[in-house]
Amino acid sequence: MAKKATPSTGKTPANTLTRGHKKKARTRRQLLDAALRIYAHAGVGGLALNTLAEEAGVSNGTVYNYFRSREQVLEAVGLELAVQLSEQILTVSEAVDSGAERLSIAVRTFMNKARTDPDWTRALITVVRYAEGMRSALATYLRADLQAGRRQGDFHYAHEEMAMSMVISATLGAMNLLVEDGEVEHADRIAAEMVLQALGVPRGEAGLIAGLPLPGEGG
Amino acid sequence: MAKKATPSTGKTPANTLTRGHKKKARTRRQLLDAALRIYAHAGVGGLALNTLAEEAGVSNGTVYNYFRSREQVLEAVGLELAVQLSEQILTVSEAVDSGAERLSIAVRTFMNKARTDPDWTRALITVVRYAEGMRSALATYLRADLQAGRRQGDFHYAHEEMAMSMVISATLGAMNLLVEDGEVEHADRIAAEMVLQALGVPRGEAGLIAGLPLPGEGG
Amino acid sequence: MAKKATPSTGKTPANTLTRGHKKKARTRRQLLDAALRIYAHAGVGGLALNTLAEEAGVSNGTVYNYFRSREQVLEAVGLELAVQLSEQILTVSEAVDSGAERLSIAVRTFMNKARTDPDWTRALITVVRYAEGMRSALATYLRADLQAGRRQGDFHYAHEEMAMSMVISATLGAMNLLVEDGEVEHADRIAAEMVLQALGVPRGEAGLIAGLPLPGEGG
Amino acid sequence: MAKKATPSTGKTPANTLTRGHKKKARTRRQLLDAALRIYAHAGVGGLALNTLAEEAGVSNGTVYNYFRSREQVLEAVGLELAVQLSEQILTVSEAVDSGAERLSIAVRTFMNKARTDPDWTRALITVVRYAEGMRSALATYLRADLQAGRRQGDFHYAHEEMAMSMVISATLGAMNLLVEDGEVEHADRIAAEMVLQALGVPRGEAGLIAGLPLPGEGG
DNA sequence: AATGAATGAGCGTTCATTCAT
DNA sequence: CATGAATGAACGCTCATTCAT
Repeated sequence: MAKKATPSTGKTPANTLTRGHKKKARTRRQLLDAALRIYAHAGVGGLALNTLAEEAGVSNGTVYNYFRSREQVLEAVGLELAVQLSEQILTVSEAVDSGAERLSIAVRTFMNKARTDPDWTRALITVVRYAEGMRSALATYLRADLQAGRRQGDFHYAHEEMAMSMVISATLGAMNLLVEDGEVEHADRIAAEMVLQALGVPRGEAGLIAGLPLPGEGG
Repeated sequence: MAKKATPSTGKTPANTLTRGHKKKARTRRQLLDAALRIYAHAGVGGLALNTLAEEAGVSNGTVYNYFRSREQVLEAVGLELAVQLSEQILTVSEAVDSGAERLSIAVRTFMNKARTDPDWTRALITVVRYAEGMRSALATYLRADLQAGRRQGDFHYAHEEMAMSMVISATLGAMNLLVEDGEVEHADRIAAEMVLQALGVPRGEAGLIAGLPLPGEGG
Repeated sequence: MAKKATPSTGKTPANTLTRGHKKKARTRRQLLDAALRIYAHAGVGGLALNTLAEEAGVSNGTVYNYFRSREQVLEAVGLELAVQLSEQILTVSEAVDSGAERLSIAVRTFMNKARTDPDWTRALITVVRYAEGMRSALATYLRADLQAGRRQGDFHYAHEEMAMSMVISATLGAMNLLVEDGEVEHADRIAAEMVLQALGVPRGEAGLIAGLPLPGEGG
Repeated sequence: MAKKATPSTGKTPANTLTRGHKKKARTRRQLLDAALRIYAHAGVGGLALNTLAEEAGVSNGTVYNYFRSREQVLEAVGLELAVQLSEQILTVSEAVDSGAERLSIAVRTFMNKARTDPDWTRALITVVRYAEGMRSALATYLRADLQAGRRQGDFHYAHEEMAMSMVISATLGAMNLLVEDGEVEHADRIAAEMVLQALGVPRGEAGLIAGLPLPGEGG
């Protein structure tokens, strides 16, 4: 979580990067971090490159050593968020087979992220609205869970695309509520329960699934 | 209201004031209509006042006879949409008492509107995202239905704000899917069914309610 | 010759222009005049729109009420010069039939213009170099004279395009010499004589033609 | 000369200094060649130092090891062209005494260069326009030939500066025609003939001189 | 000597806003 | 009220130049 540490994602061949490269990578990260922060508070339209540069602590011209245009900054931020998103999702529900449980875990994870990292969440909401491409990144993971849940007899939906749209927009809406209107007790479970029910899981069962302890929570 | 009582020209016939008012109202309407069209295609950021004036067939300066600033144009568009929204809702479910049915009718009405008037829909989606105030206009109607449905034993939700958020965002998400990704058979019923289920209506019952003929449809 | 008068070129239908139009036309003229002045001293590359606006006494944004882009400013200046050029040429050699005499008159007129209006001349030279299209404006007039001179047995050139290129570049070169290196006695006649000779007019005859009094000089 | 005697790596062989010098000279040449190529295609304004560095295969910072500023690059290119120019001229008309013949040879040599090396020619034209200093390099050689031709009774010009201006601009104009508008049969002789005639050489004689075989052509 | 990341002044352009007519 | 020319701040972007490595 340290802002400036994270010098290695674990996958980079150690000796590939010279010092110059390291510095370049760090500046790039500063820019992306700054962009996320601005997104969160000012939206897409509010990302002015001067502001971005200032927030990142570099001069305006420097931005163009890393991105060819404003458009590419937005793209890069979207990509960055998509990657972080994937990591969020993948790390959580690895060992779970039930589609319904996986979906519940995903929804609750995002809800909890909304509680603990409002900036990231606002940026995510902004980007999902702006870059339709982001939606497909989400959809990929989601579709697998929906289909699994249906095969396993838990989900009963009439139209897959509409089901996905429903899950995504409802979850984002709930995240937005959390971020903008403040705390709600057990918001994660409530959201998950509603989503499961929307997909045809009976009320009692939905409550049970949504109430399971999250993996890694030490339950 | 008028700062200057327009005593000016002298050769004004008796009904000038009326005419003036009519014309004034018409110009205002032209501006709002034009703004809606632009919103639909260019989003909030794309509403440039020069473009707006051109689209409305007036000169740029004229805009400032009706709105004090760009910000106020956006506000007015939001208000306008809210009013149209109210009309949409109120005209449909007047005679219905069941909260669940009313909600189903509302969702389906909006879904059908999305099919028949994509521009209006896109504008609505844009404005709802932009002007948080719009959400409360929606919420007013919605809350009554939710509470009625709960009283009547149909809805079982754990948190009213989250339930409202869920209904609004899921419906808007479904509308967006319709508008951007094209036709879906019975999209209105599917959406209504999912929303009802999310609120705790059992599967079979939700399907029944969502499948009722819409009032005024001549069924 | 007054900078700001010239309210009518004589051809504009008197009542067509409202006051607003007049003002717009005047500002446009201020911009073009300023552009010419800048061209003369700074060349094409030196025409910065901020500078242009300042020189014309308007704000930078105003430029864009008259030209869509920098490119269009340059085009407009070229066109303006071409028009002025045409007027220069047409008013002088109307009554003359001999191609050789007409050419001599043209060359000398331009040389005299170079002496009396160095700014205009520098701008012309700049524009001719930059906008190849200008060359054709010149070429149109020139070609007629060359062909007439040849028909009349005065000119003997092997290749018309090269002859035209020769006349144009030699004249512009001579104008440039005048403008940059200062006065030369009878520069106009000397230039005309050389050009005539280059086109095959014998030395004595060339001197005679180049020495004829210019029409309108009151000789 | 070197500020730091590059004592670095340790495994440098004896002739390192020579090699260093050679490399330095080679890099400088790469830069100048690249500059010429860019000049030819993009003009003076189009020479961006980043582009120059890339075209020369070095990094942008390296340019500043060879030139103090952009201005000095332009100067150096001018000088380089002047030197190459001198070589062009000097190698051709060494053994010729007649000023008229020498001038004819020079004009034709340049015309042929325009045919065989358009890039060099475009660069030359650009630089002559931009760097007035170049003109004097040309003038030096030219003046001698003009004066010789006059002494020998071939040339009859009224003003030496204007004669020089005429020769230079006419020749450059003809070269430009060749480079931009394509092939012309015997363009070199035609140009030389016109220039000679402009300087007072009678038509027949000018044709003869311009038609002489070029030295070194194996005639 | 070579590198290339960083700088920042300056440019072309847009656009909300004002105001004389 | 309507007009539309004028304004000027702000933006995206370029590029000559510097400097630590």
